[in-house]
Amino acid sequence: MSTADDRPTGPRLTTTSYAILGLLAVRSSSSYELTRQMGRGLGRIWPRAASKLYEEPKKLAALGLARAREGSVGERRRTVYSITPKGRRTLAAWLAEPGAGPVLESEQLVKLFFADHGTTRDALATIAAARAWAEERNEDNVRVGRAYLGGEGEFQERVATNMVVGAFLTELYRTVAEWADWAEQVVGRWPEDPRGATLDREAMEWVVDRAGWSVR
Amino acid sequence: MSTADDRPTGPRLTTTSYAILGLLAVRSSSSYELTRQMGRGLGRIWPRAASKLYEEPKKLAALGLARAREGSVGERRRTVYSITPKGRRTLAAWLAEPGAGPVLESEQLVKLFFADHGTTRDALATIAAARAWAEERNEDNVRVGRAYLGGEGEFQERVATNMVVGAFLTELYRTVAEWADWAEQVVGRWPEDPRGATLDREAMEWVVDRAGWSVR
DNA sequence: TTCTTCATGTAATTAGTTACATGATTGA
DNA sequence: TCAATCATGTAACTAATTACATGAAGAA
Repeated sequence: MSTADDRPTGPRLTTTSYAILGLLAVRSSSSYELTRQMGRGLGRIWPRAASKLYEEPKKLAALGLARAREGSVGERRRTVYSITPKGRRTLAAWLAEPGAGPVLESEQLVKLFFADHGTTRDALATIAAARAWAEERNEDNVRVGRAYLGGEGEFQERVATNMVVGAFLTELYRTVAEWADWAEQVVGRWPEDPRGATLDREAMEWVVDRAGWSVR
Repeated sequence: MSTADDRPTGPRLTTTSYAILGLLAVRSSSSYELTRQMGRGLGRIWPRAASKLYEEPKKLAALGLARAREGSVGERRRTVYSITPKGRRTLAAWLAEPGAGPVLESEQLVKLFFADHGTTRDALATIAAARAWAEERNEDNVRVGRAYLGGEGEFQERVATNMVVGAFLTELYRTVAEWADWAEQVVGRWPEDPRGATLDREAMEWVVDRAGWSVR
């Protein structure tokens, strides 16, 4: 009856589908438990609204990649999803494919991009907000890292993989903070009206020079 | 008749709306010209499909923030959009507001997050892809930077602002590349089956230590 | 025992993408 | 003169968000 083919025929799987499949591969969960996992880890690299985590597992179940066990808490329904063997194979196949590069969206950078249509004060405030963001995120990250080091992380068996991603975030936050410090210096030398800002040639050369790392 | 209030009453403006409003503040453009601008700059920090750039300016025009001039090229219609004074005020007001922190989405990092459900080879390939991505993006960035330095950039009057954003991207690409080099070392020491990977305590301490920059 | 937070979900809406269609321009 | 690429736009679709509703559990 089956063609022994693990490629799903129904609705196409998105990265979000695979992300949730991955969470289920770690442990069976209700949608609410998935939102917790999103909060402490995955959400930093693949942020999604909670409602997605109620909708998406249904799709996985419909495709035979997960199984839904209906239960209840008092009068309420409660559904726990588990990955199936087919789901594990599908996840493994996906992991072997290339994967798209990072996508960055930054409203703050958009504001800085158009800073010459506002005031220098606005730009400095935006830069300060970016630095504060980096510091806040980093502290979270450190908390989780220290917990793992102390043997208190929730999934000790996953610490090796978690560390690789954690290291990336650490470096990202540090980079944002260091850039913000630099940008504060540069923009701090602008006149009140940014349209009067002249090219800081030295800073520009420094940037182009730093960027030279990959160019032969 | 008017309440002399610049807050728009119709459809809410999104960051994408303001991004396009900003582009129009720099110069009047057709939708196609907007796609070019997206390609060389803004798209790196606020990526959007071309079709958005045909749809969104209509909304701006409906709100009185932009004006649409209908023209033609041969038989075809061609619409050029310009910002209005009200549009400039609205843009300036937006620039004075805080702005959301960066949002990162990385399919590659998601794959690494679940690397223990695939092979070590898969993980190394993903890391290599991330490095290649950083290198490629950086070369683009350098090209643009050098052009500005040589006085060839298209909007010399905007070089001061562009540089602040360009510097961020430079540092981001460099960070990705350096992280990839580090990750390659760490994952290279894993056994074939990543589930057998034990915590590289030294690497973990290094990460936590690096992350210590903002913690007192 | 009442208030708040945790937990479980659905419905309505929207922002965004992919796919398509076709005329204009350039250059081999 | 024909093919490729540039340029201009619409239509269909979907992934994702926001808003809403409400029961359960714990705390004051």
